[in-house]
Amino acid sequence: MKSRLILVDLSSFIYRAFYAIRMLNAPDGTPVNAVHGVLSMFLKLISDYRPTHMLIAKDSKGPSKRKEIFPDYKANRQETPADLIVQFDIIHQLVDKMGLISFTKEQYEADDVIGTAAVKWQKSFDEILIASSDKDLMQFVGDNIKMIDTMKDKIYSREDVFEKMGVWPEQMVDYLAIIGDASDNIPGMKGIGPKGASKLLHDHKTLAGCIEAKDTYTDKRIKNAFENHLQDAILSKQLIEIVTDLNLDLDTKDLSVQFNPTDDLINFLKDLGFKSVIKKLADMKYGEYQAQKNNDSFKSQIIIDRPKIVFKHTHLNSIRELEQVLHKPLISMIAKYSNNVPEFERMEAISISADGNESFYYHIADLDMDIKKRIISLIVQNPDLEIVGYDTKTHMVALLREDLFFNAKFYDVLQAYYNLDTGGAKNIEYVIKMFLGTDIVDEASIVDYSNTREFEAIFLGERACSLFLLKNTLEEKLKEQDLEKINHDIDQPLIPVLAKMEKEGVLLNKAFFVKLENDFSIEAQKVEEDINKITDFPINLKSPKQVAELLFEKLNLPVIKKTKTGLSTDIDVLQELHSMKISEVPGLLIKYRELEKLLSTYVKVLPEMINPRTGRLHTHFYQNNVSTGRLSSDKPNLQNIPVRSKNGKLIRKGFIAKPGWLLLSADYSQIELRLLAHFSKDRVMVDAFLKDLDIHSQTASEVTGVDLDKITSAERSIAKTVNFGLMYGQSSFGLAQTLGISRNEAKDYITKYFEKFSRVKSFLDELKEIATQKGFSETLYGRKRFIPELNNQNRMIKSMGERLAVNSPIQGTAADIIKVAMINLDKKLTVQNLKSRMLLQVHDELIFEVPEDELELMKRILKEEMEGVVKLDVPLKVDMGIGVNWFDIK
DNA sequence: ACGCCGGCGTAC
DNA sequence: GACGTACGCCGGCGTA
Repeated sequence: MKSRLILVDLSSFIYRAFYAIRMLNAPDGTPVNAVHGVLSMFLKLISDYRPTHMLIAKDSKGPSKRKEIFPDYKANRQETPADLIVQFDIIHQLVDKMGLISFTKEQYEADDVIGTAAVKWQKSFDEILIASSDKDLMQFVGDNIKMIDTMKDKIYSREDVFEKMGVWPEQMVDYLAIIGDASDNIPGMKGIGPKGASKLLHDHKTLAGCIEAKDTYTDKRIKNAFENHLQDAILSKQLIEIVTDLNLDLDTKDLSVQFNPTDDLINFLKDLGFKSVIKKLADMKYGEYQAQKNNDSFKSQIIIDRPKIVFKHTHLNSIRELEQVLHKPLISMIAKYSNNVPEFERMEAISISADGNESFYYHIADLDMDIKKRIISLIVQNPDLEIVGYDTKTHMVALLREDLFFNAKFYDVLQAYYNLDTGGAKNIEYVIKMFLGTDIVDEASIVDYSNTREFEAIFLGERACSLFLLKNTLEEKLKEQDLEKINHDIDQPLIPVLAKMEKEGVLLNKAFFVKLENDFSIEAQKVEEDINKITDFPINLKSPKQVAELLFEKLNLPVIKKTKTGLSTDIDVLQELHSMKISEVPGLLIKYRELEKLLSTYVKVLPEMINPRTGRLHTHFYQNNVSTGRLSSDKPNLQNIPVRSKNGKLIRKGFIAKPGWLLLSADYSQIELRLLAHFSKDRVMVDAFLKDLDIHSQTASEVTGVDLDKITSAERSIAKTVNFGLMYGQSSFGLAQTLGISRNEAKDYITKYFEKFSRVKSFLDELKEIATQKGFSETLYGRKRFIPELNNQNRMIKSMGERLAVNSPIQGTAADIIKVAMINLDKKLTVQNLKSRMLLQVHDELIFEVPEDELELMKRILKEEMEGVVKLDVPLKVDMGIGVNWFDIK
């Protein structure tokens, strides 16, 4: 058994509890919300982190040493609320009655006690956890010392500290000395914030190093800070430094934890009115007892009574027991990861059901890695087994990262539910409630005090059982609505394809991003200075509010349009103001906005998101977020990497293929317009695509009556705007807006357009009509989107519904088509045992990483598979490009 | 200190 | 009011 000491900062617990929890009163009216909160946090600590030893550190009551050095120390603290003051003593009693050891040192604070204990006993324990919200204590984090945030259920290792704070634990004191601490009234260096401080410490390691380098600073604010506020930093550092050599007068033996609710404690809690906690404590005793009693008997069962369904929960304790459960052809499974981070190492427990009535809980957190792998492989690698799960893709990715392939058949309930209602809520509790009518224990209770293993077995077990039952229920509903094909043939099979793409990731050229950041920053700074020269007072150019003040109050430029809350400063406004040539500022702002956008959204952040383990950037693809059936991507979103502006497109140079490989991109040319042609069967449009003409030029020629070869690029551009606007249900007003023409001109154009493309008009009208009748729109493959807006009385909402009815089938069908292509391509790569990998999908484009010797083959396969997905009245056309990076793809 | 919302901007 | 589908950054503000 590993020894684990938890050091608790009691003041930190008390304040957090007081502010986090709504007011509660004991039967006699005494406020007890903080008492309840602190108790919950203790119980959670004990049950979740299983400490062998604990020490509760308290602040001393009298004035601290720090106050002697700096009279203003904590001077800005608001007076402690009276409702809290009365709880202090009760909490101290609670600590004693729980049998926990507390410690106070005259003139010192809890931090110092914790610091001393951590240093003194670092070698005496396998692990030390510091439970506090005080960032100062992060300085002690190291190999076997970690911080825990009980509210967020998060453990901070060295790396986590760096990730959160931007500095390493050993730099924490210097960091805080520079930025100060508003809550303790520690001044820090005026003019330097968290960003500046972490950069300085990154460059110069320590505060002393920063001071030594102070003559080299170019940034005005930093230079100024080091000239005028250096003393503040030195004073701050004195206040922040934690004393680590107090005489503790304690023996580690005294700190051992054997938490067992005594009658004395129970009575004490009764007086406070904590009925539910008492019940939980009793359960906790019962759970421990059951777990002990049934350690290897395979038959610990707690039956809990809930509406409609009675679930039974059984503990598994060996692989042999697991194997017995796996004899069935169909099971459901749910897994829990620590802190809900889906990484295999963090997989703590699983629960399985093979009949929807009984679940089998297996706690695997403490097992050796290879045993854990054996257990999971036994389940997910059995091709004869079908596993019903929720968010299967996430688990697949976690497993793939350990080279564990999910060879079992699967059925994802989340996906099935999404196909029933593409706009619906997505949490499992809701789905269960809606389709089974069952209330299950919710997430909130598990982060509460009752987090014992027994509780977890119930928590997961209910979900496992429900999932099992949901498969049938959802299948019935899907069948009723003719949705089983889209679910079964497209969306379910796409899940492992997306998992592989996520696992694969994409390679970035880090050095390129560093250079680009430098270039863009210098440029942005120049522009900012130019603006400052004109305005001669500094404003925050990133604040639309301040920009509006500058433009419309200080510079008195004309207001172009308004937003809900004020005056708009968006790109249209700036361009309009710029074209008036009254002031240089709007033009400069346009430049500044572009550069800042690129820096803050892409250039600065993408390299930071590279996974250190794989050296690549792994996005997440979602198949359940978009009501039309499209995919979405986040953390980072790789579906909106700039391509339109010159500067923006440069970012694509940073996305590269690994040495000896190439990026191969294949995109559907004009897929949505082709679908419009196919659906509407409009002769003119269909012919244009059959002849593979430039559709926008052709449109312009038809509408204006000018010969195709005489169409100017301006005319083509107008036609292009109209073509696109059409598919979004754009009105003449909107078209006028985007084209910057009068509403009548826009109206004229649309009228002529529909004269030429008459079937398009009747098709679009038909879409609205049918959707209004049915209440939903439908794609070529039968994917549905419910559009309740269509029957809304409000004219505005109704027309919104009509636009959705026009857009969803087109956008959705395009999404269906590329999904089918992805599934078929993935199959082909596997069957032909190719090394090429699918990396990204950007709605109408697929990007592969391809070794040179597979290039020609891959090009053939891509074209064939993508164009061959479906036979329409117009051909699907795929354009391809190759490059060593995403920019060069031509 | 943190979360939410509005404004803005990127993609298809 | 007026163009569909997303995600993400920043500032500002309210709440804790």
